Amino acid sequence: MQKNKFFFIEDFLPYILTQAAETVSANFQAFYKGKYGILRTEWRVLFHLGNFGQMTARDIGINAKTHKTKISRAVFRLEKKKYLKRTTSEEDRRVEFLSLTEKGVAVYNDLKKEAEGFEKRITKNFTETEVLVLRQCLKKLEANFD
Amino acid sequence: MQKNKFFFIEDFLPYILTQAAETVSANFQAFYKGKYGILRTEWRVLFHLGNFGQMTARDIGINAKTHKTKISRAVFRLEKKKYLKRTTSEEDRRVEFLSLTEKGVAVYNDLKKEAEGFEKRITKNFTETEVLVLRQCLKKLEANFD
DNA sequence: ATATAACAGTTGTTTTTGTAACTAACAACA
DNA sequence: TGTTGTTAGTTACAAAAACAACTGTTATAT
Repeated sequence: MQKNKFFFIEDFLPYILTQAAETVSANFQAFYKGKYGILRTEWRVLFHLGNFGQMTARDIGINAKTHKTKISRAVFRLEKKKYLKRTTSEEDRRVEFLSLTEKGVAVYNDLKKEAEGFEKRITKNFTETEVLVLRQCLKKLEANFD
Repeated sequence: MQKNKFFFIEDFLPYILTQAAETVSANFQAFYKGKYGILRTEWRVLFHLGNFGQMTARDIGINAKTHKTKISRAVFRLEKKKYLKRTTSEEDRRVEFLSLTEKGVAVYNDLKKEAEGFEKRITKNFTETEVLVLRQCLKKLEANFD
């Protein structure tokens, strides 16, 4: 393999960003998928409800920048597993409030603990500054598209 | 939405990493998908061949950490679009060398130019140090899984 | 030699996504 | 009222991904 001086795919930021994200999230996913049969969008919904408490599908979608179709299906699957329950709003009968069941909270707490450990493990060889700058940069990248 | 002090999803590195990567790559993808009907894995194959010249599917898969099934199908689609051609190896008839056609090179050159512009745009408000540290951290994260 | 394992790449099947069209409920305004 | 537009969430269908099983070829070992 010969390297092109003027453009090298492995120096292209969107590429290394995507590669890193895929590697990290594949490894993290393997864990929660294996243990609870939870998929990526389900994880997001679960963690939003665990973090923020009761929320609507719409608000999870906005906050997680995830299309409503995906949220809808993730909610359906989480409900089937009895991790989540719905309550129809009194004021607006289109709206459903979502919240975790006791079982869901237990799963959330377990996954939360794992998440903390996972994060520590993958940044083991990072300086504090590096972690800080990395976070800032990622949020800035994201914000550049708002 | 009330914030949990002890674990906040938006401070969880794998989450913000994945979010940033999805946002960035969705925007970049929209561009090459719209213009050439190319998907993510096809883009990777195209850029590997454009960068490194002739390669086998196997080596692209290893370098891009992408499963051989995905590579195989991406190669098929790129071939159908006449962006890529195959040559069976003389020494080992299982092996196929892949390379871009003239048409493929033209597409690659166009997308390469766009990629450079895209990278500049998304890091417009970054200091040089930030870009450097970001790159280093992403590569380090990735390397932590080797 | 020949049986067995390993490998490059493809194909089939199920699951998940992307996109758009849909239902039901509300809002606004003539 | 009633017509039109908007919104929350679901469903349908085509495209793509995940995963395992497959074909054909080469390497290894007895």
